[in-house]
Amino acid sequence: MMPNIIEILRERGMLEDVTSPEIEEAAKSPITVYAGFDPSSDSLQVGNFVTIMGLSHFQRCGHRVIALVGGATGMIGDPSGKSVERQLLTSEQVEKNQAGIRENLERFLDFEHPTAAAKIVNNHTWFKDFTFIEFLRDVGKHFRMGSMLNKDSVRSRLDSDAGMSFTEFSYQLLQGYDFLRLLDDEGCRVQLGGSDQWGNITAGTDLIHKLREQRAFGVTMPLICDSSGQKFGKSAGNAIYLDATKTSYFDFYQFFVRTDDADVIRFLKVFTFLPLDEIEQYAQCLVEAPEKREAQIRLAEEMTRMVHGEEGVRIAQRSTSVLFGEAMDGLRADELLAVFSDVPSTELKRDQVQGELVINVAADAGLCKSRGEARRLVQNGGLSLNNGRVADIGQVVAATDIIDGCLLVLRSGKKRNHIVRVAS
RNA sequence: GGUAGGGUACUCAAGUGGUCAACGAGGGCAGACUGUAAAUCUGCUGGCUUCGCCUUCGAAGGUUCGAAUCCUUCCCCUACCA
Repeated sequence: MMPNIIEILRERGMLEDVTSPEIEEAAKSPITVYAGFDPSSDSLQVGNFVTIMGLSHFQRCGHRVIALVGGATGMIGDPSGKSVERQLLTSEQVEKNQAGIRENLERFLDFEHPTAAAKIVNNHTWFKDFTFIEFLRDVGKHFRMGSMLNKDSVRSRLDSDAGMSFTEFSYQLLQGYDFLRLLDDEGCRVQLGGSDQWGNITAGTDLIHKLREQRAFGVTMPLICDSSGQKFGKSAGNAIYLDATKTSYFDFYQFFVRTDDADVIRFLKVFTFLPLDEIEQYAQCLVEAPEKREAQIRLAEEMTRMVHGEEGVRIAQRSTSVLFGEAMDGLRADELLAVFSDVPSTELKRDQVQGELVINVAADAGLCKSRGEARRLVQNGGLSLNNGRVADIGQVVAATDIIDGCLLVLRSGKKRNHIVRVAS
């Protein structure tokens, strides 16, 4: 007997809604499920994690999963949950991004599974040869204006003064057709998505019902926000990516260490495979000794391990212990480099550093956007050089500041570090 | 095509001839406090060779000693009507 996927999602707080309760029955035997990923960037972000975990749970229950990369739809832009139309991508960008996403997904889904191997498809393969006229005849014909206009994603935009373009309005047809196509090609009967995808998913189930007289299902998961209602997965305005070259092990780990108390238990349920009773123990820790942040640390560890492996965890933790201890003195440049292997660094020439104003070095190295910004940072007491606060905007980098003659560690605030390698 | 309302910094949004690098809010960054938290308080938030200079208020011209503000043309957005 297969584990009940719907029940699992439900008890982990990952189930928002289903299009029909019959799915619970249908999922008692292996079923094929798909979820779409938008190729708007060349790496997935932690914001995509819920969907990945959703698929992964399906696969672990013995179902077959398909990740649909929206090569075609990504060129249109989904209006759901967005207040303004986004910029369109070129086909080259989409193609490049798709390759990156594939790489990300391969770490979470089992593509070698004997009976239920995961699969990646790109909707560009079926849209690229579809002519506009054919599409209107074969697909558009089956959509009714009433139901299209009634979708929340459409309505809210029509009511706003941003309005909506025809292109965006058509988006639901494309996603609806994706589902139909996956049913025909892959026997896929379930679409999984965030709750903002409800309208797009029902567009697909309705289309399938009309054209194939079959029942297909939609499963939506709650959109993950932090407790202050912010969209999840941004830090300092930057998205947290799964790709280590875009977001370092250290930053990735730290992002989760800083999870709010109010969110951490929910995140453990949604983002990890830890058994619920174990998570319950962390909830207990949180009540008794919140300052230990055991739940946050476990979350950070689990996440980093899943995405970057043991090596990633090790590097992140080592950097953490140096950064949040004061042990920088007495470390040699090569040791520091190892610890900070992960921290952004810039190489500058010696004469750009030695004898220069610290604020200029901070700006040149890219820690601050401009000299003015660096100056303001110092005036606020927020810039440090090798773990010591820069107190005066006139401070100059002395030869003795350059560790082993080749390295500086600059920090903005408590968290943002930057290495300056000094070339001779 | 007609009519009306718009385009100001990251976003929203004031400003309708000088005191405007441009009120305010949000966001962001930083400081104090703390648990690398929340809440709270404080500072900063166009650039620079920073007691000064330079570039910005959809675009280009023009009027003026002086324009984000007035005039002309153009571009774009939104709504209603057709």
